[in-house]
Amino acid sequence: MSTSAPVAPRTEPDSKARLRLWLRLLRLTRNIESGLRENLRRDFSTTLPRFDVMAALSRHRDGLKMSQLSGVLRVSNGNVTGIIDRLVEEGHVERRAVAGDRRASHVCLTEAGQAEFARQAAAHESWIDAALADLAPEEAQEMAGRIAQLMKKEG
Amino acid sequence: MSTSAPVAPRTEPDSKARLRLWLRLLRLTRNIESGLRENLRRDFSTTLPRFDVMAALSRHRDGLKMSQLSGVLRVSNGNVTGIIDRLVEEGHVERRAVAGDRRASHVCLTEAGQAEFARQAAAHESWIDAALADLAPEEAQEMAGRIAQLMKKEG
DNA sequence: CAAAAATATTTTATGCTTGAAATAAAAACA
DNA sequence: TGTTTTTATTTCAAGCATAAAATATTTTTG
Repeated sequence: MSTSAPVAPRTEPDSKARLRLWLRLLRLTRNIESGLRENLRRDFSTTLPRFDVMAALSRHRDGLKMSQLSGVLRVSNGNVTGIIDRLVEEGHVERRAVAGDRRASHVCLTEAGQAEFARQAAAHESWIDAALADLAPEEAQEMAGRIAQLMKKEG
Repeated sequence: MSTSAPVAPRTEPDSKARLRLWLRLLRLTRNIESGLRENLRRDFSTTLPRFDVMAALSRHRDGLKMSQLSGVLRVSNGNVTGIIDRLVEEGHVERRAVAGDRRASHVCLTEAGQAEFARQAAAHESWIDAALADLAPEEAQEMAGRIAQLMKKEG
């Protein structure tokens, strides 16, 4: 049937531009992440997942339930269990019973954990600042806004 | 790096803007990645790391040495070994001897692997297109360009 | 040429991650 | 009330990821 000639020179589909952006986004975040892992290991003998958990807990001083924590971090339940186990061993985190619900527990930073995290967070912020130094603050703010807008639509 | 005199009294606000951008970037890519993982599993019984490896190999039809592959993907050597082992078991990839060097081998997609990857890549492109649908192609292109520029400076 | 250094890859130990199944406690309900 | 359903968490099996050590081969060098 329709073997008619292509009239206009083929333009690139929109999906290609989005795909290219995705690949760059992925590469950028992976590069930065691998730098962070290395720095965390070298300077604090810790890992990015443990740092992420402590960061979440530091924003919730009264503690979080395991399920809330995995929700905030967008990772699986079983995953958080293992990380918390190790943080408890290190003395950075403690599990507290929840009154009236023997299934759940609140997970909180200990005093030592808070102090340790404060040090880590300061270093982390400066590493990120260095990694994105070529971005003017206004530009960073603008991009952050655009991304937030994007994510609002999805979930 | 820059050991010149501290010009501004305080760069705190700048680092905060960059930090916020970083956190959003991380959240965006993790959200999209977790969608991709789910889709790859559901529709192709495969994983993101395996898809990434096949994508790299499809861009290098003559094959890559293991060390080149881990270099391209920015992951450790040992990591790639395991993923290639599984892809070989599945019949999607084969190892070929390198003439004149018995240490190395070239890793290539098989015929079956090429065909399978073509299907996966088409689906992948449409998933990304959907995930970033709110971004106009021009905007996507602009962001991609900005990110490429950023990464050029670092490495 | 033989010893030493460099290169390519695999193995090992440990930890992160997932989805699914298991356990246990609380809430709903018949 | 006793039974079902839902909720909170852990356990499990498999795969992914790293750094470091091991193995094997090639290249350099004395």
